[in-house]
Amino acid sequence: MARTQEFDRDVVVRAARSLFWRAGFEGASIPALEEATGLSRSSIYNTFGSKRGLFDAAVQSYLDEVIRPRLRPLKDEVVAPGAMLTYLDGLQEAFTSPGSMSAANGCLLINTATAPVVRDDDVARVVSDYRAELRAAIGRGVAAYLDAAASDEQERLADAVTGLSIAAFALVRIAPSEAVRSLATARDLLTAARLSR
Amino acid sequence: MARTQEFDRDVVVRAARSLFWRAGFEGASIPALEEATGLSRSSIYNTFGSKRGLFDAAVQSYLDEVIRPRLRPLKDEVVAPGAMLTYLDGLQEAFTSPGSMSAANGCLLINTATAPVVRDDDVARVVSDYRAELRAAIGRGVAAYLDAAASDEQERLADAVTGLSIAAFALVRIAPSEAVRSLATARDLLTAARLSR
DNA sequence: TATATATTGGAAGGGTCGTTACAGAAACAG
DNA sequence: CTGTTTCTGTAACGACCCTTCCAATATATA
Repeated sequence: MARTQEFDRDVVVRAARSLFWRAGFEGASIPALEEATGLSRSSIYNTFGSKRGLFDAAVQSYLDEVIRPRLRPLKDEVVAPGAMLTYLDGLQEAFTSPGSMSAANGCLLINTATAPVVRDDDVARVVSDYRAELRAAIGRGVAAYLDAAASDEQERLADAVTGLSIAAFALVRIAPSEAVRSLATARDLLTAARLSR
Repeated sequence: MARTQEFDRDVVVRAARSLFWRAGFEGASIPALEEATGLSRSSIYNTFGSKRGLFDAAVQSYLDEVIRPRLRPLKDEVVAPGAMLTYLDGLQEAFTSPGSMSAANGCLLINTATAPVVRDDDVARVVSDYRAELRAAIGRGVAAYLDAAASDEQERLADAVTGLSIAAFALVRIAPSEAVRSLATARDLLTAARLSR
C-alpha cells in the first residue's frame, strides 16, 4: 500500500539526543537537528510533531539507554566490600575520559533543566529517583564495608558518599574539576572509614 | 556643556542582574531588560554597548555585591566551635526562604553557565575560588571542632563539608530538595564528629 | 502495471531576537 | 537666552527561530 519508513527511528532519536545533550534544548536548532539526524524538517515534524516531541523522545531514550543501564548494576550487586570504590572509580572514569557523559556533556537532564519547555518537577523526580537508587546501593556497599559499625554511622557515611556523587553529576559540565574532587572526597571517606577499623 | 545621565547606573545594573539571575542569559531578552531596568534600547546600547556588555556588568555586580560579601564573614571569623553549624544553617535559610538566592534563583553564574557567551573558564575559576575560600573557613571551623583529632581526619571532614556545600549551590535551582539534603548531610557529619569525642 | 498512501524537498509563513539609525527632547555652559 | 552636547523614543533592519504548506517523489499492494 504505502512505502515504508526509510530511517531507523531509534538511530534518529539517538542522534537528536546527542545534540540536545551537547547543545541544550534551545541550542539545538531545527537546522542543526536536521544535520544531526539526516532527516529533513518534513520528516521530523511528520514523525515527532514538534521540536518538543523530538526532545521528549530523546529524553526517554536517555532514561532508557543511559540512566537506567547505569543504575541496573547497582540494583543488587554492590554489596561486596570494595565494590563501592570500583563504582566511584567507574563514575570518575566516565566523567574524565571522552565519551557521552564526559565533562563536555554532563547530564542531559541537568543541562536542559533551565529550558522553559522542561518541567522542573520531572527533572527533580529523575534526580530524586537516581539519588534513591544510588543511596540504596551505596548503603549496602557501606554496610559491607563497616560491618561492625553503628548503623547511624553507616547511614551518615552512605549519605555523604551519595551526596558527593550526585554533586559530581550536577557539576561535571560547569566545573569539571569540582566534580572530580567531589568523587575523590567520597572515595577518601570510604577508604578512611575502612582503614579506621 | 551636556546634560547628565538621569539614571543611576548601579540601580540599572542591579535590575538587569536580577533578571539575568532569574531568566538566564538567553531568557532575558532586550524588551524584558527594558522593562526591568526602565531604560529604553537606546540608553542600554549607549551605556553598555551590547547585551553582552550589560551582562558582564551584571556579573561584576553579582561578584561584588553578592558573592564577595557572602565570603567575607568567612575570612577569619569561622573558628569558634559551632560557627560552622551556624554558617550551614544560614546557607540553608538562604536557599529555602524567598529571596535573591532562593530555590527559584540559585546561583547566577551556574544558571548562565551553559550560555554560549559565558566563558567556561570564568565560571570554573569563580567556583574554584569560592570553593577555596569555603574550604579554608570550613577547615578552620572543623579544626575548632576536632581539636584533638588527627589532622587527616580533620581534612577529610572539611573536604566533605565543603563538597556538600558546593553541591548545594549547583543543585539549588534544578533540584532544591537535593540541595537541602546536601546541607543537612554536611550538618550531620559535623555534629556526629563532634559528639563522637 | 496502476493506484493509493507515506515520505520527502523547497519555499515561505509569522514571530522574536539583537542591533542600528535618526530625529526630537533635555540640560548644561557661555 | 542661545548653542552645543548628550540622552532618549520610535522605527526599522537583517537574522534566526519554529512551524506549515504544497507539490513531487518513492514504495508497497492490488
